[in-house]
Amino acid sequence: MPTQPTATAEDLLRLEHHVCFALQTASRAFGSLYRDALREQQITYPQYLVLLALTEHGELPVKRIGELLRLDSGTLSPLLKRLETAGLVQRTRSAQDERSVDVKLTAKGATRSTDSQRALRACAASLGLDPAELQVLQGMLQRLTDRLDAVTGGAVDPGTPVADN
Amino acid sequence: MPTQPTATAEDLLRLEHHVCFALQTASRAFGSLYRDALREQQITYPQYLVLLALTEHGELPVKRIGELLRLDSGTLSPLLKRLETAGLVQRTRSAQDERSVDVKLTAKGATRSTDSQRALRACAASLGLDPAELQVLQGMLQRLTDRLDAVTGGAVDPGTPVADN
DNA sequence: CACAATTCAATTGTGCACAACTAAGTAGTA
DNA sequence: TACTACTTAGTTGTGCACAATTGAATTGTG
Repeated sequence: MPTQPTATAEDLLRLEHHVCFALQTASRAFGSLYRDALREQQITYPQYLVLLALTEHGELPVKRIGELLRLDSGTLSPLLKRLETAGLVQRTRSAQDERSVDVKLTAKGATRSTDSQRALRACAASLGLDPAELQVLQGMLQRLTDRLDAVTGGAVDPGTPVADN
Repeated sequence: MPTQPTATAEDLLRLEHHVCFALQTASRAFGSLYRDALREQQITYPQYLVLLALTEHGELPVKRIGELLRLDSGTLSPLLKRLETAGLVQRTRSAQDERSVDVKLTAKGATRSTDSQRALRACAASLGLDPAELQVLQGMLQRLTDRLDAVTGGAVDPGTPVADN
């Protein structure tokens, strides 16, 4: 009976395929919801995350924002430029280390951050998701990410995760 | 004692924040791994998903590919053009309905699809993830996506999910 | 001190996701 | 049949993710 020799292993691999696709799909669906919720605030979700990080931590160098959000300068530089153009953040080259650029919220940015948090809170609350299940999901995602990071080299010193608000 | 009136509700909202960010992070980490695995095959992960859908279902109209992968023509048109330029797919306007464009794998595309599946299988297997946990995770992601779709309007008739290989 | 290696932000180029719109074909209906 | 709806791909424009490179500043070491 050589019919099912690698069936279990095959299923496993199929499953991992499913998970990667399901992950992307869920992420995009969530992003779509949050995009809608933030439209009125005139910012994108990645921009919101930056405002949130600055709200949480105060003035931060670009490098640190990148660690918190797992983004590099190729993504952050133009994003921060847009936020600065919108008058939400201010960038100043550090006096201690001229290579570094410190980013801080303007008054307008602080207000926008608060308003955006409120909008996303209302949006998330309306989903009526099960908190216990979300907690389990969050744990699984964390472990999965850690495992993936271990394989690929992964992220650099994320320190305190961003969204501890 | 008005100290903890909305604490539970607050925690819930924080958690949902966590989950959206964790989702994006895990998705990007997985994408990064698969990108590395596919580098040798000269295709990206979204391109791989198209090849996979065509391998599974045979010739498909662009519309159907979009339903399977939840992508619109703004994403698919240029992506398919790149695949066609690479000689992996062929596009032909349908005779029955001149609006529709049918996409099918070339011989080269079929080979590339097979090779890519092998590469991703090996990559996924090396992670050593727990199948039971993956199954649970997949179910949670599916339910979450369904819930999000219900709120935002969601996806259009995905039919058979793509990654049923 | 001089010089090599490293760090940090920015830039360039590619590809994906998505919104808005266009062009062309089809279907339904007065 | 003429005319309106709708459908299907494609195009344009914006923003994000990421690889690779550049330039300037700092650090480490001889």
